[in-house]
Amino acid sequence: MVRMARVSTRDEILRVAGDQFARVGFKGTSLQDIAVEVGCSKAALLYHFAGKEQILLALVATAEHALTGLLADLGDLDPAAAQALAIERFVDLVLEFRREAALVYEVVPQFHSEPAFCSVLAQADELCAAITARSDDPAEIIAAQTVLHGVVNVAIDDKWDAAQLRPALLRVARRALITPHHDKD
Amino acid sequence: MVRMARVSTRDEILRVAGDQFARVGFKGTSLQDIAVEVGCSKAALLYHFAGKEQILLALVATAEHALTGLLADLGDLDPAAAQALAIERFVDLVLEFRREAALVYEVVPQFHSEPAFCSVLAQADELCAAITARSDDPAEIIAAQTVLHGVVNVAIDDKWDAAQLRPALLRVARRALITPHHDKD
DNA sequence: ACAGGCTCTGACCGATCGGTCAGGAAAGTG
DNA sequence: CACTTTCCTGACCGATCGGTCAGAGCCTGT
Repeated sequence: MVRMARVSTRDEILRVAGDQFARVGFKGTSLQDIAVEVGCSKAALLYHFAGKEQILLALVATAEHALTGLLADLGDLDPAAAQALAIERFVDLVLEFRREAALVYEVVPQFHSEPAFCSVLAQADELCAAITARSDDPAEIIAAQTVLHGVVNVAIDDKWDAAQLRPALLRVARRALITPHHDKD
Repeated sequence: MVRMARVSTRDEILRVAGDQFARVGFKGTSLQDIAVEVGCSKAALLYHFAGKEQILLALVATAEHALTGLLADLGDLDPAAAQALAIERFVDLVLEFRREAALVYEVVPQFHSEPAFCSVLAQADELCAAITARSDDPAEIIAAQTVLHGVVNVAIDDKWDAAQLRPALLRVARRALITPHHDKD
């Protein structure tokens, strides 16, 4: 197995494609667009990946792997503790994988129940359950979905850096989701 | 001036196109897709609208008109009162124009500073300023953007009806955005 | 009956889409 | 040196894209 000297073209393709997919969507991004920004030919893309969809698959797999780790760390904590940890870890995950996280919440759902994405969507549901502290109250679920979508959308654009985003997102998520000590209002 | 007996094809085109644009994006929706769901030919679409982009323009204009009315009603209220009213009116606006609102926040920004969309984007900024109670704290602005994006994204899918959504969205928005009486934590 | 304006269709256009293919430059291995 | 493998290119393909156009139904006013 040979070694590559410079940054591999493959990684560069993933970086550029992740950016474009998150900003203008999967169908809104052409292989030509990606190739131009990477600085290679369209055929080079299809040498490294079996197809446009495989590029998306690889990006989503990155997010899925991080998400799997997050859920594993929640372990068997009680719902309240798991909720608090899930919120913090989710914000950190989104800040580390801004584009990939956006893909999970904004473009993957457009592939209605494609088998390749069932796994990550199931884990996204599991995360939603964790940050609602296992509530089955529709209002809590709606609140959680609002925060999840809001956080990934805000993290897409580079207007703010992670240092500003982290405390702000943590505050808004906690205020929106963590119910004061009694469980009914 | 002739009268149409049935629901006009034009309105049906707007309904279907709004739904598709919000679900799979502008580029992700083809005129053929819209025509099939409307039940007419692709050429009929281009009889009623000068082009695909004009359909989007019409949908965005609906949202912009409602947004203009919202901002006008805030009038010269003091920031705190305007914030409270803006939150409630925004949620109602999104619930009335689910697709159109999603377009403003999810697809319009993809048309980077196209003149036709500058107006609605400026009003969206104005709304953001109102619901932060005119704060220039980045954390407040980030919180507001999170809620705005979250609310429109949750309202896109029809999993929940307006009766469930309204109280839940109002609660999450207020908890996330309205700061307790002292202005610093 | 006839003319004229709406509404809509099928056929068609150039451009661009995702993807294939034969082959060449470059680099390691014998 | 020759040989293989890796990485990449230009040319090309069929399908689909947004959009145009001539004309066909249909309704209304005269």
